[in-house]
Amino acid sequence: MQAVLEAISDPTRRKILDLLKCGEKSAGELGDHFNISGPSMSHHLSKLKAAELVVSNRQGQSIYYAINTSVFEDAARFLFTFFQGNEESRP
Amino acid sequence: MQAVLEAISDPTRRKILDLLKCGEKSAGELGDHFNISGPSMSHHLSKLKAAELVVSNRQGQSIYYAINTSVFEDAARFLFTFFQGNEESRP
DNA sequence: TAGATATTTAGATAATTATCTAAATATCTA
DNA sequence: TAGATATTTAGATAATTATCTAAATATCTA
Repeated sequence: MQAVLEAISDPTRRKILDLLKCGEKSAGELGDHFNISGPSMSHHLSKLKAAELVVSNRQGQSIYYAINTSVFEDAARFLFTFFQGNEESRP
Repeated sequence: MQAVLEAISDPTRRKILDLLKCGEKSAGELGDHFNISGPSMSHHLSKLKAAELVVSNRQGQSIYYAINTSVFEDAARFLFTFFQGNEESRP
């Protein structure tokens, strides 16, 4: 879960995830939405992959990224529990 | 929201929040649960305060910290939306 | 008021991270 | 196979951050 929380603490990576919510995209297509170099894009994608928030598969010259639904849902559950587990907030 | 996400990406700060879920505690009481110096504790508390996840009030020599329920709930809502806003996950 | 206790601020340091350019790798097509 | 395209890896750099010690501030009590 640590890797997931670090991954989503970066605005660029949150935007990448937002873009992937509409369906899978190649590294290049994702890069078009940002003002950063290819290697920087690759760095962010590898962080997301390390957190298992995304999966990748090569199609020809391109590598397509997609959201890893199950980890996404696990994260939602963890955070829901973390934030709702506050007794003070349920009088 | 950026400050909130950065705040909770650190394990020490998540544990501080966990401790505060059971009720307010002084900086010193919180510090007893960690193997870090007072100033380090103070640093983490100031990050949590900057994110408005906690509030503080002085009682005599001690400064007591408590969870800021409304921001906590806002964060829960944001993260829920962020992670559930994935069309692929709702077939 | 002097000394004790609790906490923060100041300033330094080491580790981490986001970024870049250059080079490497994988794949496609003429 | 040569050259083009897509992406990653290697290595450097600047910015950020978690940590520390020492000093400052706030409060209490004898």
